[in-house]
Amino acid sequence: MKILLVEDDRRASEYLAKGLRELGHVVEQAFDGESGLKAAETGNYDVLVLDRMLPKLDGLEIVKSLRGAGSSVPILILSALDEVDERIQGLRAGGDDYLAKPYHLEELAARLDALSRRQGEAGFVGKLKIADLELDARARRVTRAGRKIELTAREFQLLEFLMRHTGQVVTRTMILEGVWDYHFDPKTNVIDVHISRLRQAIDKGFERQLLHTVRGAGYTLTEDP
Amino acid sequence: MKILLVEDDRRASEYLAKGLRELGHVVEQAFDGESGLKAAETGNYDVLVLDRMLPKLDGLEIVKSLRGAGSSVPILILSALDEVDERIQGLRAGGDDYLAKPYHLEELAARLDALSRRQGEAGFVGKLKIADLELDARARRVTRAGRKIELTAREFQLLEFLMRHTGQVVTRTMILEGVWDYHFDPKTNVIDVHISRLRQAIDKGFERQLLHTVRGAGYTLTEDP
DNA sequence: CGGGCGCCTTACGCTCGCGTTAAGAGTCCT
DNA sequence: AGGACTCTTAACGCGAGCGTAAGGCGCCCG
Repeated sequence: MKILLVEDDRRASEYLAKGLRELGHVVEQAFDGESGLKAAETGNYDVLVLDRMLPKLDGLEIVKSLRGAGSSVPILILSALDEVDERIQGLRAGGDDYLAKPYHLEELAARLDALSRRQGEAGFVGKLKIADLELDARARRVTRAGRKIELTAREFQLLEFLMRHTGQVVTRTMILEGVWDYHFDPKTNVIDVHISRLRQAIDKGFERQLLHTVRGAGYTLTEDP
Repeated sequence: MKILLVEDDRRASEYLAKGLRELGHVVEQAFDGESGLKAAETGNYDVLVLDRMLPKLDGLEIVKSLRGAGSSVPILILSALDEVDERIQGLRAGGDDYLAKPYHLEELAARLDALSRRQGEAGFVGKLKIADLELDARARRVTRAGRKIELTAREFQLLEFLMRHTGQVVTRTMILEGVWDYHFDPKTNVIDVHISRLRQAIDKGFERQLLHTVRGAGYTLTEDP
């Protein structure tokens, strides 16, 4: 899941970002309201996490601005206060959920999952399946035809990304952004290499190949030949 | 965790109750507002789940009545509507959280855990088991294959935390929060050291290893190799 | 039919994450 | 107050895994 985190407290931000990355998410950070809003408008995130109090532009202002512009991206607001009025303000402004500090990362993660799911189709699903290939995000477990497959962290991220786009063609640029969080061309063949490794892991020795190359475009995960 | 579920739709109630029981909770049911309020006043529940619209006595009325009487039991309100105003009314009345139908059982359970955790110690299961490793939280006792294992306080906490997340991958950040109650990165390898010691204690000398490292992510306790 | 471009694979070096050991700091018990 | 036990920090070594590069194959187009 691609998350934008807007939090001015550097330490808190780093800590959260690290925790969310450990859980397999791609996290981008902004440290004040202005750049946060800008990022939210341009990058396409699955969910936003906003601190309530921010320099330059308050968290609630960001929400209002985005909602005013017609964005429906799920937003979770963080705050030091757990007052009912605070929560109400957050909701009124257009936030989808509200979490008071101090909270546990586990709870934050659960709420983010829930929020993205609520949006409908593109939401977070813990278990993914295509043909006889299954992936369990929480357990970080992949099996094919019931047999366990060992994957490295990158391979896992890559496969998860592909599975979340089953049937579509996924371009290299999409992969770079969604898996590596690169916003430039690395001018190397990183992706090819990892795709190759992933193929060895999930398709080798099976009749039906799932990971296909779309020449000139990218890759796709599908059961049709 | 002992839960009171007040929901007039019989089918929905049974479904929820079953789901929550499968998750190890004790669930009692009421099917209208009056009996719900009565039950809430007398039985001592860890958390209440109230439907918004109820015959005889509305969900919000129950909340107000309980809060008026000084009760601080966590309350989650269910509703068919996801309007901001609805949520706000729920919060104003004294509800702690609000969930719109349709929701996933997973999300409901997560919120209940979060609510009860906020209150303090609850949702407590005393005995945990994985393969031939057993832990009794109350007795602070751990055995493997029937033989007693001596653990220090930290080691015990750590193991308990891992066992409460059996099958999932537990990240370092989660461990720091759940075991050390640190909400920052200590920049040392405390966790590694304690994991190492815990391994010596529970896995050394056994064929089947239970505590596994998930590189780049964290650790997991599982019986599969 | 030949050349070029795009993709696949293999190989290799380097980084950094992890495990272990050991020593110092802190705490509790007697 | 002293000693034993536990927790934490630090140092070090190993190896997995990541990314770069390079060679080869095949597809597409001229």
